[in-house]
Amino acid sequence: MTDTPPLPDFDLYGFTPYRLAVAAKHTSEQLARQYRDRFGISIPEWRVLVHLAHSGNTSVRDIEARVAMEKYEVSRAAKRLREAGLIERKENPEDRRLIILSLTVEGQKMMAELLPMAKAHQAELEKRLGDAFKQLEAGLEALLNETK
Amino acid sequence: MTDTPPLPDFDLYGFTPYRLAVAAKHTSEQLARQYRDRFGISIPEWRVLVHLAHSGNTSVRDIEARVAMEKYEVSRAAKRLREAGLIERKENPEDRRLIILSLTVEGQKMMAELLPMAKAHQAELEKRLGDAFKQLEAGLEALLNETK
DNA sequence: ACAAGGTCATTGCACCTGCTACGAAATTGC
DNA sequence: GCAATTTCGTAGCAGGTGCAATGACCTTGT
Repeated sequence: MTDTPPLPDFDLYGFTPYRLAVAAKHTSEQLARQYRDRFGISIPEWRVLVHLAHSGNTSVRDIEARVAMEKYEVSRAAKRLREAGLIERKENPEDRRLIILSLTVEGQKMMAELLPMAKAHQAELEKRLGDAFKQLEAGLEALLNETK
Repeated sequence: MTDTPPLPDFDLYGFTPYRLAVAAKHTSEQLARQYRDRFGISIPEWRVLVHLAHSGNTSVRDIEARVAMEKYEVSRAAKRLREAGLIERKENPEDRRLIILSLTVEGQKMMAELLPMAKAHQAELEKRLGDAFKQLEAGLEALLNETK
């Protein structure tokens, strides 16, 4: 004899934040494992590297603002990457609070291998999803532009 | 005189796994903070609770299979929830490897408050995004059904 | 009936994260 | 010119996470 107060009916599978989290995990998992096994790189580190490959020298603050990471995440990812010899830092002489991060030659070599993997992954995703990909992107576009 | 080997051009903002991760974080952040501040509940814990509210008594294994969590995540979330008095466990007499998790009365009360918050959040998201929401969901549907 | 193998849940370990506080440097306001 | 405030990056701490190993239990095959 259990008295069950009537709970609202709520299905996790229909909850958009949950669906997005699963989709994010699902799409990044396979590739993330590749960089991890092959290069020993985590996702935060990868984001920093991609930003540096794309935008050249930048500060922690700059990356933070443009790569959806917190300041301390960038700082720690950068530390690990420095220890691995993939990036280097110098002081900015115009504002000595800022640091300038950039890829080392070794980092550039690694990115030359890594970026094509990411491009291939993206291309495969687009191909597999077909029209649904366009819809997904339209939806994401609206969502990402929204509260910003 | 810097010699820069030509790296492939790759923009993180156009990378679907990244976009999904940002979107997931963005849509869950506000609500997650609410449960955290108000009830002291993390996202893994919330998922377990929602599953129990929806599906009644279940085992760790069952949750694992249906809620996109690893077994150890469920186990640890359940441990914390038990310590907080929100769920309880008994042995399954038919198979003593399995445990049966269920909400306590206190857990049910909390969910009676928490679930409407989630429903409201979902409704607001749908409203804010309008047509883009439908597109997003169509895309997610294809993606989530895909490799499964 | 019992050994071999499989399933279920938990835990130890090392690492990662989130938060907050901090020191150094620049900017603002008087 | 100099205190008060703000900005930038880092680090301590507590707690969370991922992985592999473990122990308890069930199932299968002989």
